[in-house]
Amino acid sequence: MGRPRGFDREAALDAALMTFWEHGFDAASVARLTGAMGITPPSLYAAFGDKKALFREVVARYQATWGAYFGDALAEEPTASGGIALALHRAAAAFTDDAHPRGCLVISSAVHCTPDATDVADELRDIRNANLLLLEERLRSDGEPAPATRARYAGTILQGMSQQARDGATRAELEAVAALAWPPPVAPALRTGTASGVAAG
Amino acid sequence: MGRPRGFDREAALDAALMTFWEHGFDAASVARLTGAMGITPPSLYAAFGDKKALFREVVARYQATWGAYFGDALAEEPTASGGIALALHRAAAAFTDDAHPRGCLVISSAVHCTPDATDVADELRDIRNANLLLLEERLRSDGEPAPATRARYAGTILQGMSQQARDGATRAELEAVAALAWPPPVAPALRTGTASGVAAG
DNA sequence: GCATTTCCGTAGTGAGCGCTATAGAATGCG
DNA sequence: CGCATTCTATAGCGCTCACTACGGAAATGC
Repeated sequence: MGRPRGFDREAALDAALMTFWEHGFDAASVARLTGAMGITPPSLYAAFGDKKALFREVVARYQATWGAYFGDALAEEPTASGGIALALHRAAAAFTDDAHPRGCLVISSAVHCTPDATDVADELRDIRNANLLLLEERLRSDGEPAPATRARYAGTILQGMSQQARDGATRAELEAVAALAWPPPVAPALRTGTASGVAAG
Repeated sequence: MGRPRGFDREAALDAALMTFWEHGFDAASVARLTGAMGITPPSLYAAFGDKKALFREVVARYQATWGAYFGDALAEEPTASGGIALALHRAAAAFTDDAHPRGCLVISSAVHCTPDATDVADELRDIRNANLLLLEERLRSDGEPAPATRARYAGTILQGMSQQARDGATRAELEAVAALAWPPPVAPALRTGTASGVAAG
């Protein structure tokens, strides 16, 4: 009942996702967001609540779509170590995909923020640390040695690769880094979605 | 001639350094800076120019002081590989030192910024990429294989460790990551400033 | 047609941003 | 001393921030 919404909510959410991904939480002003979403501020606030709520919805959508490659890779491979190798390899491709901004939204979009937005930065940090714990448990259940250290090592690589991508590293360069950081136990040619002929050095 | 300055310029610069280090360029407002520096805005602008000029001076001071450990380690060790191992080990300690904010200022203080401050973010990225090139040349001159990939790999580790430190990782955890990432060719006990008994896992 | 409900564009809220005009205070020089 | 010079503090500049009051437009239910 009443006048229906005049824009596609999911499309607007995706536009907001790209804006937050590229500029981060603080630098993505409401004016920038509404410009990218093709709506006006009142429509944004009616549909999503406020800027923080929109960001939280964006993060959830990111985790369910663009950011799902890591968990998928872990689930596909029989061993945790192999899953991490595959995940880092896919991260190299994902972080440099021209279809969206570079790097990882969860890693880079809120490293610093203004005093009244510290909670969103804390939430992203909690997500990262929770993922670290999940990774550690997966390694431990596989009987791997030093699961906590190896989980944190994988997280370190991933976060470093994200910033490297933002600094201009190419997909091939990141794939070489991933291969050096976590050598795969199986032949790379057997992987899915692999770019052949990784240049090293 | 004239009234002398009523505050210590270097002390104020150090206070600004800590503020930028902790909050990043954007979130470190002039009000926050002047509060930490113990001066008023006109004094800041008379002594340092504007916010960007102050930040550039802070970055230079950081590189000459807190951020000098990496180049120092490279210069101390006879081989590039050994120097990187030592540098990463020292980074683990530096990034978690309670005497200052966590992580690396050059890495974390300007990953995102508002539209009229993109130049300072670009400058920091240029510094990072220049350091990467220096590292690559050092590896190449030492006859190491795949110097570009190994240099980028070291940079990836360093950037990842910086964010890990900001996410709450302890010094021991980061040292374990560093040891896993770049195993030292010499016994760790021979190093300087090393914490004994690194816990792995 | 009509009343009702919801959405949308204009315009503007108070607050904080980087930055500065202005006036007073503190020094060195004669 | 008076004077010139430089620093400091108050106060406020124009601007953008996240956010919203308001009136008109567009849809539904009767």
